[in-house]
Amino acid sequence: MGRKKGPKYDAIIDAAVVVFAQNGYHNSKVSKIAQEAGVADGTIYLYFKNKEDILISMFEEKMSIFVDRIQHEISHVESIEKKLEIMVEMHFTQLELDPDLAIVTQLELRQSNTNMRYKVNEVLKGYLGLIDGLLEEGMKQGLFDPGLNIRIARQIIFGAVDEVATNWVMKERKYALTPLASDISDMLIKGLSLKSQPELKGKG
Amino acid sequence: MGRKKGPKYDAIIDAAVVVFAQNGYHNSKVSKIAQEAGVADGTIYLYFKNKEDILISMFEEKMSIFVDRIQHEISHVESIEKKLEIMVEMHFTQLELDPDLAIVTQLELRQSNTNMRYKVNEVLKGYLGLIDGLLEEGMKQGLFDPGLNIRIARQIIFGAVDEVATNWVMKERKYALTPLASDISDMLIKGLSLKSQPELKGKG
Amino acid sequence: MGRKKGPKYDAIIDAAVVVFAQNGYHNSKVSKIAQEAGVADGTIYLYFKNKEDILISMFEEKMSIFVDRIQHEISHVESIEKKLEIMVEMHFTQLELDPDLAIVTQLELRQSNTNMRYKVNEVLKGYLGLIDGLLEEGMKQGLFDPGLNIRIARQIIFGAVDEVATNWVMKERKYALTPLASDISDMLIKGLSLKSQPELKGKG
Amino acid sequence: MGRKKGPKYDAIIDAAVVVFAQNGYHNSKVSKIAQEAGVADGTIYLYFKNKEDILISMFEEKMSIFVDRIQHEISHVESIEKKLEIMVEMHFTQLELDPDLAIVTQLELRQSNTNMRYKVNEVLKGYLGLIDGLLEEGMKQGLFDPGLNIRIARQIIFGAVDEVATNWVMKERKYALTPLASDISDMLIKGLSLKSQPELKGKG
DNA sequence: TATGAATGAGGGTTCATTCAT
DNA sequence: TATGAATGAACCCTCATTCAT
Repeated sequence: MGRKKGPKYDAIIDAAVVVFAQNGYHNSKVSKIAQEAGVADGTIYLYFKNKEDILISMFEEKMSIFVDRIQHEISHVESIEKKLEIMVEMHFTQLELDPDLAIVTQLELRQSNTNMRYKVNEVLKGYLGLIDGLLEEGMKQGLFDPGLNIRIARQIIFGAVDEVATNWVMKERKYALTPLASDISDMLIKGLSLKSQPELKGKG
Repeated sequence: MGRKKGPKYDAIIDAAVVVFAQNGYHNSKVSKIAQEAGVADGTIYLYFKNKEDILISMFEEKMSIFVDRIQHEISHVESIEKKLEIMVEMHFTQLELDPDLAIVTQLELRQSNTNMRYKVNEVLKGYLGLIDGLLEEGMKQGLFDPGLNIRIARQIIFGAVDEVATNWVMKERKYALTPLASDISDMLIKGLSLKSQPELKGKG
Repeated sequence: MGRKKGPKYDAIIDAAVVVFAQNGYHNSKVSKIAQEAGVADGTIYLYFKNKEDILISMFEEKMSIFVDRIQHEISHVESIEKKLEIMVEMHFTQLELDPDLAIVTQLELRQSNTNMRYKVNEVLKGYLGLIDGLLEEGMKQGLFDPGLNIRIARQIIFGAVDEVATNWVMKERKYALTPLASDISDMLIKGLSLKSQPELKGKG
Repeated sequence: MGRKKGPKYDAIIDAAVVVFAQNGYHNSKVSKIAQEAGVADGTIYLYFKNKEDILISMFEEKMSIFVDRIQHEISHVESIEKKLEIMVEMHFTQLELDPDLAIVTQLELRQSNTNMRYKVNEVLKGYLGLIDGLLEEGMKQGLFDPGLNIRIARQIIFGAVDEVATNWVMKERKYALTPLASDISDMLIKGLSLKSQPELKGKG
């Protein structure tokens, strides 16, 4: 972490996660983030262009770790099915381990203006690339339908996983999220597959 | 439409769709909506509690039509697979027919504060109820996996469809959305199904 | 009452007393007065020029009764001392009998703009004329200091009585006001009197 | 002055006196005060909670000086009569020396809402305490009636002086105010005194 | 780098008043 | 007279950002 420099950069990012999660993006004052980070208001602007940039940067920082971890975990795995399952599992686990980040990612991040949505997508590319890799490999292996529209399939996978995560946050994380992963990846695999796979079940 | 009263209510709603789509929720001034609707600023507040209420009400108005239309269309259809396909198709078609509404629904609506997200979900219940109905019927008919977690399945369906729609809006509607419906519903059906369905493919 | 016309005029005046007393002048909406009076908002403007005019008219209406009653009571009395005592007593009694009017008179009336203060003084002239009459008569009778500056003396009397009344209202009318009248009028009479003051320096 | 901090605090207070005097409280825009003080609008809110707080703070600042000066002057004086005379004189002189403050004190301050009236009274306590001190001392010395109700007597004194001052402001300060002080204090002393009043019928 | 006092643009909302009916 | 829906001017305050130190 800390692509740019100094411990203050990280402190501000971490403070922003907490403050955004607590108050939402629009209700979070920059001065509150500064306070939480233990720096002066003006210092924020030595590290970030503006308030939006804090959100973007935070997302970039956290997302790159997020993606790196997933990539690392699935790199050891052979089967496509298992790779997808672990991907979803890791996605959920990481959200469960950082509730503040989960709130920001699933809810607050979408409160920024439309223009920012595009930047968020930019950041998401690393993650979406992972999915694309899975799909291509699956098609090559003859596991998935050769006629698969990768872009659409990727959107379906991401949309499904993201929606489940969002609902979990909106239900105030009252239930465990990670255990849902295998069911979801099973359904997705089935949906993408060429034919019948009798017994996909189980996180086994 | 016009649950409340008068042509001005509708005029304001319609103006809001246009203005929100153009500028985003946070950048839309109430006075601009008034201007677009051809009423005085103060008139807005005879029909709506505040700016947020315009957004919510707009969503309620439009969403109830949206759901009613889908419900009407699928009521004539027997097969579950076809029902889902038509649901997705209608979902997409309606967004394509009202690009401003599509922008607001897929992007701007999510910019409101967290608290509003909950209200949006309230409004979505009608739509989600349709999905649940489909799922229950499908399970009863032995088409879907009897172990299906309906809540999760519903989230996957909605998440997938919603994400595809959002991507289409963010790509500035450069391609046709409706034709994607059958592929998507096919995948979803396959994912939800109990076992092998040799030839699920499409309207083709 | 009802110098102008119709029962609605009176209804509006009476409603205004209640509403102004409850919320203060600036926090009282014209529509609330209309509601309380059982008329439409627009009807108010058939009887009153504007919101301020309601306050002024109310004060005129009520004040003329106020002054008439005092005048009537003191007309039967011979002694100047007694006249002043009864004047103060009546002043207090009438406020005690109409707590809403007391609040409006002592507090809310002063919340209007400066320009209105002048109009209020116009209305007060009837009352101040009574005081002047007392003073002139007292001087003629040799009771009061012949060097008395009537204007100042009148201000002292009115100021004293008014301040006691205002304090009583601000103390939320927790004590009886009328019993204070005789002490006050005694002091005032003493202060105005010719009699011995061993060594009153000053302009002598 | 400047209980809080910086020259801007004082500048804003002084600007407020001028602006409130010119336009009245309700017609004074905060931005006008900022302009007059030579600061940005937002700066006001670094020093004051809101518009009302400016008025209150202004009154507190000015009133404490006001009271301190009177206290200082009368501390050198022996006789009660003289003390009261000087108190009234100082009261008037200070108003004459700061006409803008006089307008605000006598007229605009009373335009605020009822709730604020209570705060104003809080601020006035210093001044009223001076009067109480005088009264107690006068009673101890046997100069004033031992049966004096101090609270009422204080209200009479303050009410009389205040009313004379208010009239002077409303008459646009066309005449000299200070010269009236000795007559007024004479009357008040006489009114409060023990001495003979042949036949003052009490409430008894 | 770091500070934090100062800036000033920006807009949702109220409500007295009007006027077509 | 009476209505009450419609008007639209008016303004306090917030807070992201700057900049002198």
